[in-house]
Amino acid sequence: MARKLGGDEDLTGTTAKSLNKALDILIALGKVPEGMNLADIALIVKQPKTTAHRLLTTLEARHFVRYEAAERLWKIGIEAFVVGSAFLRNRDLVEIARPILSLLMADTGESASFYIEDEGEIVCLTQVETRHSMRVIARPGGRAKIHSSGSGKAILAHRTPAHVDEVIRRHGLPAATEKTLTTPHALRRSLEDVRSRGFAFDDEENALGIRCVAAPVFDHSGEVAGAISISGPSSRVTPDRLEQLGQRLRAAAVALTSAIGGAI
Amino acid sequence: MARKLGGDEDLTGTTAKSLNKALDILIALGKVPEGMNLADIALIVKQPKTTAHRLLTTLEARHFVRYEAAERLWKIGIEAFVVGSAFLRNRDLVEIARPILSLLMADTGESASFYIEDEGEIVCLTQVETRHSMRVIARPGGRAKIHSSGSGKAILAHRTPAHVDEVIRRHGLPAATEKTLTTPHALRRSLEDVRSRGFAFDDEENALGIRCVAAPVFDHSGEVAGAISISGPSSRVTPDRLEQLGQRLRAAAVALTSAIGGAI
DNA sequence: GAATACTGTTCCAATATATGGAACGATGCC
DNA sequence: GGCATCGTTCCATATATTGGAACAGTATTC
Repeated sequence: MARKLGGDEDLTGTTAKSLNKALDILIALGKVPEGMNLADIALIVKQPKTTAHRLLTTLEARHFVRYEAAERLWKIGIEAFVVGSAFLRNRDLVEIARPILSLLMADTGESASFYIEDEGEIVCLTQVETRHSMRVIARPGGRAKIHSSGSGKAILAHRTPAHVDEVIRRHGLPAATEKTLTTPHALRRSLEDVRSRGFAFDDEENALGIRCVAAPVFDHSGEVAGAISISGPSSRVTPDRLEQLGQRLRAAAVALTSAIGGAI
Repeated sequence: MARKLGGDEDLTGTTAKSLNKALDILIALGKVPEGMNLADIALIVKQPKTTAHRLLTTLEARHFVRYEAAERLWKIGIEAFVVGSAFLRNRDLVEIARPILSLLMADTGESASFYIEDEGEIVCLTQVETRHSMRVIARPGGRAKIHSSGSGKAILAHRTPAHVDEVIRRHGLPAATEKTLTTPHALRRSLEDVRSRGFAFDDEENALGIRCVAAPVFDHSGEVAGAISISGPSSRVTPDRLEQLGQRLRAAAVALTSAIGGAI
């Protein structure tokens, strides 16, 4: 369930152990926005109640977490938000991507998003929502599986085979729906399709009723920087629109690649 | 320059000291999105290079910071972004506020933002930008002074006098422009205006050439939850539009108050 | 309304852990 | 080629973290 902690960090013996425990707590709270009580937190981070409590009160004094006394729940605090948003500010990818996503949304009618890869998963940086009442939403900061998402496959298609193997080894190919590609062979075939077509297609592999078309974005060195995608209900994202949507996404991805000084 | 750290936390002797140093580092990096080198970080958090380095490598192993070897700069990492965005997800204020801000932007033509108070300052939660090429931008997660901003004054006007005193004591009334209210008396008079008019007006008090109109939003207990505002160039936000803009902001603030289950 | 089962919180001695000066190696600059 | 500046490693010292146990509140149950 919880992503295995301490999977591959280089324990040279010079890591700050208590800090790691505090980071465990922050990550755990980040996954449960509704908040958790002390006992649950202590359980998840595998620390005695006392230790978890001391770290929490310290984090609270600095507003990285806040304690909602009425609910008796610990939640992520405002300073974590303030600090974390510096990540986007730095790489002004988001600022550059949003106008392109807006056009893409206007042309296709579906929510358009920008994802980057992190640790074998993808993280949503920003999204422009459709005006349709039936819409697919992806919150900035949200994580998704790389093998069962359009953006994930668009990115993976331009990584080395060794990288793909590593992602499979670390995360497996868990089935999200009956259509999820759950074998390395099926995934690799799909990635070849992505390369030959120039865009990726997620046919209800992540959620039934939702289809997604995506294309990769490259950085200055020609490496994949991320992917942009549109997602919508299968009733609107139909197979006969696929080629047209795919080409529209390729164009948008090329525009974004060029806007961030990237090269294909 | 840097906000005084360790200003008023309750040092009961049970705080995790090394964690505090790591948080100092994160906050420092959050304020300088371009990144900093090791020596500068060590200087700012007042720690030996070695200590700063050990904390940084630990934070890096967990992706809370990342080290850009080419530039030799330490920057905020993606996990800080992922964790921090849980703050918004929890209080779904943003989701509720954005459609209201969009309408407000469409009606007034100026960028509309939603702010909440934190530690005597205000923090931007979200903004809907105008389509004008000349626009005022405020990034989510960005902080601003409470006494020289429209939203800040809208919030402050509905706090207790003791709270206002406390904010003045902690942060002073630094002048951002020649029009900034720099005396407690002038600020209190302005807050009375806010209360009698129902909206706040920032007449180039934060930046020359920029005016801002704001109105307070309340939570279920009738406490101020935050404020919404529009900001634009003084050439467009003119005195003769003030009353009309103010009433439009009041209406939007009432709508948001009601949408979050608040009471006035 | 008393008993029970939860919460979060404090205490403190033992020891594992963070500390940081000094020395090192790598890189860019003059 | 020498100098300055960057990040990195080492290791004895002592300091800060640790966590079991006991406590104190507050819902829930009987």
